[in-house]
Amino acid sequence: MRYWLMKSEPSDVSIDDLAAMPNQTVAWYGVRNYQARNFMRDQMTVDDKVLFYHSSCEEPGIVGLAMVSKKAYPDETQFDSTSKYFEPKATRENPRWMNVDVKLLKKTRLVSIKELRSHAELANMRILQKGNRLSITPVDPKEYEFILTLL
DNA sequence: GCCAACGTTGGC
DNA sequence: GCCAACGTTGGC
Repeated sequence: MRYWLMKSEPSDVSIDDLAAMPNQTVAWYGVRNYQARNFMRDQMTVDDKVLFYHSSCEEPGIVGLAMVSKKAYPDETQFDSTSKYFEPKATRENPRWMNVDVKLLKKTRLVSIKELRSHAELANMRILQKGNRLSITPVDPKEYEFILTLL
């Protein structure tokens, strides 16, 4: 089992939006970065644990625990010409973008990026490194366990 | 709104 | 295949 941090802009899908979804599950659509796609396609398996992170907002940080509930399959938005995620080069036979399904396990208190930075145990987290922009990053099991103790 | 960092695009 | 230009991300 692996551990991940997945960023979502709360103006798009917030932790409360996720909590309100049927089965508290969302398709992680809209990833248009190859590295992040490859993590989903090649490495994520059902039951992987996910730190749900709010980005590009007033209080960025971890706001919940979730899990991968369905392995990667073609991202439907790439076929939708009215979507901002439309990908003209993608076909049903040869899809370019994939997504997994993510299911909420537990809404948590906000553990802000500032708080994350304050812990030496988390100093190597990808999310805290300068210039990090990847929306999906692997999390070390030890880091994940440590974060659980903060909640 | 700024801007550093980084990914993508496309001409050559 | 190089690399300059451009676009995006995301914390501040």
